[in-house]
Formats: sequence, structure tokens, C-alpha cells
Amino acid sequence: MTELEKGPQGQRRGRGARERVLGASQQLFRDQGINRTGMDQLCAVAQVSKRTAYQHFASKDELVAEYLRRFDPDVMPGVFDRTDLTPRERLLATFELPASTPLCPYIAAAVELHDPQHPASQYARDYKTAIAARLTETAREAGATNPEQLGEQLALLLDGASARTQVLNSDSVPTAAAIAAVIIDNAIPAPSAQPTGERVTTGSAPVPVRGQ
Amino acid sequence: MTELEKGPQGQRRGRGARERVLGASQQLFRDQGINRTGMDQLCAVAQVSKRTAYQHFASKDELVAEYLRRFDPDVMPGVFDRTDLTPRERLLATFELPASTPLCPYIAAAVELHDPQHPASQYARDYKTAIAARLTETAREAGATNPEQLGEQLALLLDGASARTQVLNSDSVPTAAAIAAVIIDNAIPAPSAQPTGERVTTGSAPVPVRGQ
DNA sequence: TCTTATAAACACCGACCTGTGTACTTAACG
DNA sequence: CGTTAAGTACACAGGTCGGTGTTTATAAGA
Repeated sequence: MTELEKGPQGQRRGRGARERVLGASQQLFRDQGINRTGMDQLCAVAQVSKRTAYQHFASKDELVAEYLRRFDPDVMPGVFDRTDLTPRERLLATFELPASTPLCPYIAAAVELHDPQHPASQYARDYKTAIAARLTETAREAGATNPEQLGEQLALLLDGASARTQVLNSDSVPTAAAIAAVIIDNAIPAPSAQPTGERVTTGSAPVPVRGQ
Repeated sequence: MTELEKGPQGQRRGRGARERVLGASQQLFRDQGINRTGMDQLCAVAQVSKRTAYQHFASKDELVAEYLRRFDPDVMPGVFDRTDLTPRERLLATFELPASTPLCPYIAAAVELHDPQHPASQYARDYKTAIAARLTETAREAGATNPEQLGEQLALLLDGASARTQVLNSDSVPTAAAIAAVIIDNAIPAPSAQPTGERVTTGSAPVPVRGQ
């Protein structure tokens, strides 16, 4: 543990087996789905022997749960810490996802595993609840009349965009962003301005934010 | 083919093999998911020999596609034909789903199969597009300024409710309905009334309608 | 009745799956 | 150096999967 991580260009095979397995999981579970990714293929991509993989993770189910827990630690939560944006702008920035964002891995896991008791499904619930709480908190800062309601509504829009993008195979995030703009303005009592007509699109600054 | 269907109480085993297979598909694919349902179990539930099942469906993939095509022919489309409702009420009635509605099978199939080229995934796209078109049409009747936009937005809300219900394991349809009420009112230029404050819930008549 | 389509029964195949047992190698650290 | 933890290689078990071959039974239509 002394030589810690051996620099940015990680060595191909050797000591960092666990991290390589998790890295391969992120790639393969996203690209192929969980059920269609076998442990043999996963270990081959990770360049880790299967025996070693099973010494770090008791089962594939546990690996899937850990894969969700470790999923890109700084995806969306980063949006909520942007002090350069107003609370309202932060809520809208949530919908500034890159054009081709894969299906939210939490939704994917919940659907693929199809078992609410599965550790990964439980964590997916926790994560989704946490995101909604963050949105609620920001909605409160933004002065929403009913922050819990707005937070839950925005969370539903994010999930809807993700699911619909997956089914239609075309980006639905802008549609969700347009709805968000309407319901945000509707939920925050305007100090002076009029409540916006119809052509409502998120015309804020381009924000490089990912995740769902 | 003359004795057609043999009455309401279908005979257990015998001539109606194809329909029994499709019936078992609807039950098992919904309850267990597609990937977790093997053909052996499916044929056992359908009380059809596996050999016969494969004489009606060339492969499981084809069965899945046909299962989607046959999925409860009168689920949601029925809402759009209710002449006793105004167009706006019809749009809102779309969200009057029973408390515990399973995940939309089209979303489930698209996520589980994880292949946009799969026949079932293609049909899921077609179906989702058709529903959006119906919503758009109704939105136009309701006098929406931008019917295409409103139709697509409502479709996204339905998908979001379905996906989020699956992940959270708790009903998200009312949340989607509340959003729908807001964006519908926002998209239809009000003849005289004010554009609604905040406490917007679908207070229409209870309509027994299912599907997504 | 005879004919023919439909279905049942049931064993079976090859591929793939998760997970393990065993023996060998390598790298870190004292 | 030697010790010890980490990893490799590889075969293999036990199960499930989708799909097939073969033979026999049965019900419908002529």
C-alpha cells in the first residue's frame, strides 16, 4: 500500500485487480447490460484472473451492487455544489447532459435484476431518493412553494428522459428540460416577472455536467 | 377453425397452443422479466409442449416480439376514444392508472434486450411513437399552441412515471399527473381563466383505465 | 371411416453461466 | 535474503439456457 497507485498510467496487470474489475464493470455493464455480461468476459477485459475477481467479490450480485455504489463518484452531485449558479440555474443545469448519455445505470439495474430485494436494487432506490432530496433542497433554496413536490417532479423528469431515450434511441433530455423550466417557474412564486408563455427552453450557460 | 374458440372457458390443453403460450408470456414476462423466464418454465405454465411452442414461434426472440405486439390490445388506446371527455380531460385521464401498475413492458423489453435492432425493441419504438402521436393529436384538439411538443412531453411523463415506479417500488404516477396538469394548462392558451397557481392535481372523474 | 394437422412426451445437444479447487508465480516489505 | 499476501493459469463442476429430433396420441374435417 506504500507505493500507492503507481501514477496515472496504471500498470496493466498486477496489484490493482479490484479496481480493474470495477472499471471493466462500468464499461461492460453499460455497453452490454448486466445480464448479458458474463464473468469470464468481464475478467478478460479487466485482465484479472477469475479466481482473483472472486476473492474480491463474493458473487456477481455483490459486484453489481458495488459497481453501482462506485459509479462515477462525481457525476451529478457536482451540479449542486456550483456556487456560481443560482439555485434555479442549478436545477436547470441538472438537465444539461451530453447528447448521447446511456441509460441511467440505476434504472438499468432495477429493471434487469427485477428483484427489489437485490442489494443493487436497494442501493438504486437509496441513490434515487438521495438525488430527489438534493433537488428538493435546491428547490427550497430557490424559493419553491412546495420544495418536496418540485424535487420529486424534477427527479421523475430525469428518469423519464433516461428511460425514453433508451426506448426511442434518441435524446429525450431536451424535452425533459423544457418541462422542468415550466414547472420550476410554476412552482416558484414570481417576485415581479410574468410566468413565461410557451416557448420555454433552458437558455442558460453551457454547463459541462454529466450523470443522471 | 370452424368451432371457433370453444366458448369463454377455454379448454386446458389441446388446440389453442399458440394463444396459451402468449398468455403465459404476458404473465411471466411481466412478473419475472424476459431474461429470467426460460422457455421450459413458460411452456409448463402454458401447458404446451416445448416442441409445439417452437412450431408457432421460430425463436424466443420472435415470441418476445409477438408478445409485445399482442400486449393487451385495449390498454391505453381506449382513453383516446372516450367521447364523453373533453380533449383536455382525455389527456389527463391518460394518467389515471391503477395504484400498482407494473413497469411498462415496452420499456422493460428495451432495457432487458439491450439491443436496438431486436425486433421487440423496434416494435417498442414504434409503439411509443404511436402513443406520442395520439397524445399530440389530442393535444391539438385541446387547442395546444405546440401540440407536438405537448404530446412528446406527456409521453415522457408516462415513461418517467413507469421507470421511477419500478426503481423506487412506489407509485410515481400521481407525481407525473401533477406535472401533466401544469404543462397542459401552460400549453393551452386560456380563453379567460388564470393560468392556475400551484396546487394542481387531476381532480377529474375517476376513470378505470389501465396501460401505459 | 380414413386422412391430416396439431399437439404431447421426452430425451437430448451444445453453449453458456456462476462459482470453485489446485498449483504456480510474482511483487511488496521486513 | 525470506516471508507473505496478491495474482495467474486452467481445468472443471453443476446448472440453465435456447433449441431440436423422434415417436406417439388425438381431434377435426372429408
